[in-house]
Amino acid sequence: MIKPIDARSHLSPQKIQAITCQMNNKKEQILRGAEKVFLAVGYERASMSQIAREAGVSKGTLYNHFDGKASLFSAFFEEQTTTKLATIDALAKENNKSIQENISQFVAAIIHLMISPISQALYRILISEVTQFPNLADTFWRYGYTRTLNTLSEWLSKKHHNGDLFVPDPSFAAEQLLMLCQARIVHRKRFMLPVDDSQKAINQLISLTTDAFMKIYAPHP
Amino acid sequence: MIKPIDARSHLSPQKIQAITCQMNNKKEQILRGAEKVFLAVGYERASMSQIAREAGVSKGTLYNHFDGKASLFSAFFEEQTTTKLATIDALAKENNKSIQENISQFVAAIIHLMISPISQALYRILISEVTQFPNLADTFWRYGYTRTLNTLSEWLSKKHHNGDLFVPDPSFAAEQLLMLCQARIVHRKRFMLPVDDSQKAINQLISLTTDAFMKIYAPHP
Amino acid sequence: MIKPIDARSHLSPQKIQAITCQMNNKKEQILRGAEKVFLAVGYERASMSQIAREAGVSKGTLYNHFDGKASLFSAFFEEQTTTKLATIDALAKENNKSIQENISQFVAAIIHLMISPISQALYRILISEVTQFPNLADTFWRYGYTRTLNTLSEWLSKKHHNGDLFVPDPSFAAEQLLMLCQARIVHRKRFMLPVDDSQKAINQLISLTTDAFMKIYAPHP
Amino acid sequence: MIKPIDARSHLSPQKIQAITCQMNNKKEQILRGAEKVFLAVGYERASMSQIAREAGVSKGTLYNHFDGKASLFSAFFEEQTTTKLATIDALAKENNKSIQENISQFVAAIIHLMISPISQALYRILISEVTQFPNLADTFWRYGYTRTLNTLSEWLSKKHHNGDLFVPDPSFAAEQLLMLCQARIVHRKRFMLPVDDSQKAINQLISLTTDAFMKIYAPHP
DNA sequence: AATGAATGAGCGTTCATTCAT
DNA sequence: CATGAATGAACGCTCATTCAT
Repeated sequence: MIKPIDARSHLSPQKIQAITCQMNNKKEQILRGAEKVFLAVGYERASMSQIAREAGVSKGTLYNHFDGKASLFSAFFEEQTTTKLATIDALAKENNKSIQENISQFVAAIIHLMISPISQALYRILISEVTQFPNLADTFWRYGYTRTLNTLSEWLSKKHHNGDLFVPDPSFAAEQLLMLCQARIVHRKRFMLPVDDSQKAINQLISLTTDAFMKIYAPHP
Repeated sequence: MIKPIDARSHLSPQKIQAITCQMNNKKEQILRGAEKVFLAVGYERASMSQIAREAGVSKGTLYNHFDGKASLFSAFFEEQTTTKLATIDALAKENNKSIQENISQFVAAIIHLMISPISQALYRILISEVTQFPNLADTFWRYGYTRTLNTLSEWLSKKHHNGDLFVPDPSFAAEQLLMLCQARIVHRKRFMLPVDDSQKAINQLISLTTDAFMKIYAPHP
Repeated sequence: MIKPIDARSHLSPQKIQAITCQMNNKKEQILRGAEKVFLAVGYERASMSQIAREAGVSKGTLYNHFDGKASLFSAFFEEQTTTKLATIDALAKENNKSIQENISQFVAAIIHLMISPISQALYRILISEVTQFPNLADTFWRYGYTRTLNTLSEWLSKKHHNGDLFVPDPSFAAEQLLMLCQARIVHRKRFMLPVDDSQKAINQLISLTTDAFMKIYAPHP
Repeated sequence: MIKPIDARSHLSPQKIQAITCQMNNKKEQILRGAEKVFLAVGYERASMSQIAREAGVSKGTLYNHFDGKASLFSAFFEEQTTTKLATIDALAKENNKSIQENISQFVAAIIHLMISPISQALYRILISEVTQFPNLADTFWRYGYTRTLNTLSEWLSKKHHNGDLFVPDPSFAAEQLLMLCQARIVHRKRFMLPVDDSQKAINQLISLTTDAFMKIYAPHP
């Protein structure tokens, strides 16, 4: 909702801009700095000075907008998780592809998401800090996994009910598929082990993973 | 050469213990302190003072035995990885159980290992620090995964060749099974999410996981 | 622009002082602390804590203003060298004194400078640390020696050209005079040996040194 | 003088060896380590561990032979000063060279001594530490300067009395000559400034210095 | 006498946080 | 609200010295 113009008459130009931009400008700047630094070195190794520097604001300003390092970190993590972990919509729209093709597409999307630097970095940060910031996991799970799992499990449920697949526990099946997608490449990348992530290798993995899943949940003959 | 027992009569208890333990006592003490602290708070949050305190030695002593924090950490991690990550030998000895039963036992062992606090802590530490200590991954992979994967993939290979299973790529299949084992419980525990880890829930998971794997690799009818 | 006096009425004393002193107040404070400590105990024995204490600031503040101990030391040394090693201007202005009297005045000035506690301390620090801070020597030489040597060697050159003295190599002659000035008193003071530095003893030394120099560079008869 | 053999009868074998070797062997070893380290980095930067390592003995042994770091340093400095600062004997033996030639030889010897690394290092150490170890100066002065100055001033005295030179204050004259020798090369080397120390440059310096001294103390015509 | 592990005070430095302006 | 200087606790680490063996 837009306030009537005269109501703003006492606002400074900055304020007006902030309202216009749908977000406090300085806060935005700070989050950009936090992003650069936290993603690069994690929570503990990040320093508020460095974040301030990267954000182009003073250190004091950080504390005007956030309660402290922990608070800024939480805000950063929530923002990243909600905006960078794209929902997989490969199954979203009705299409006339085969079951196999749909799953293959979904698997491809998951693998590509999970080997993306941003996903890897967020996973790493989450695992590192979840003992100190238990709420991170909720955020990540809610935005990172649940949305994808829900989409998938609803789709599986539908296929179960119309007999294309036999999936008595669609939400567990969805989770299994997510796990299968991490074999070989995603898993090794998390450990920073050298791994062949050429498109060819990925395609083969997609195929093997899809086949495996199909074998588990193919309808009874 | 072993000295006759009476020849030791003049030795202090420490000396005797040292001989008995076959390991430098203080080093051992330090590693116990490091264990307590690193497992609890990870590398960055651990302080050498705290480790010294927990170990019951002075700070200086830490540096007499290790080159520095990084070095102590590496030693700690290697020790933990090699001694705490038990190899799964559920398949090791020939037995007259069915394929299904063997896999089920293996899955049970894997799940129990992976939800153990020590495995969880080591996984967390590894993921946190692998960017700073790339060699951790090698250690962890070599002692944590490869041994188990090898055991499993050799067993699968054998079953493939005698026709009990159809596993054209046993080492990938092994990895898939490990991934499947992490669905539901292991995965959620890593995120410190509340999860039903009752024996009943675990048993159900074991069963579902074994079934899924069997479906993938059952021999062609 | 100078603000009218009443416009400052709201300024804190510090601000006023800062404006008055034309120099960053805390930096100045720190340098005063560094001065006290470095001059007293040299570089290695000085501790940043002690300097902070003497300066009346916190240890952290030291690092806001200087990059570290070495950096603070360099700043201290440069400041001391440039401000405390007075140029000798005994020969600067044309006067109607005799050659002998001019040299005598110069010798007196040099000796007094070189036995001053500050010169002695800076010399000591320089000799101690020149292996670790090679640039100190440049600073000291440029501000401590070259200016004086140049003044003197130009004056000698002039006297050579108008026949009052015979000084074929004025800059070497200047250096010789500086060396001669260090006999007996300066030299012994550097070694902290007891030495008669009464005005009478100094006057005698001045006279002997002047005579010696005159004998070397008196014009050919 | 050698003590009669029976006087030693109560001495331990080590003691006898010490007397025989003219010095306790371990003490000797330690002093060799101290020499390496102190000459290289001075007192403050030297560590007892490093000295022990260089000496090939344990750290504890250092404390069995010396009261502590300061004590070892004093012993080191005294040994160095007494054994490494060669007395200049260029004038020692009666010869049939001219006055000028004798002085020139002496000047050459002094310059070579003073630019030797060992002299430079000892001078540097002395100047650095004389405020903390006032007794160093005595040692250095007694062994480093006095012997040389005495030799020279006695020779000058003799030349004065037989009319070859006019040196009313031979010991001051001797000191002046030592000072003159430091112009240009020695002085700059102490400051670690780049300087031409080729034989040619040194020879020229010797000649200029000798000439200067001769002019000061040539007998009245 | 020789050892070397153990000590702990002290070092230089970093950094989250505060606060006067 | 923005600033950035100031703070001081805590860090990893060094080292002269001690002492049980």
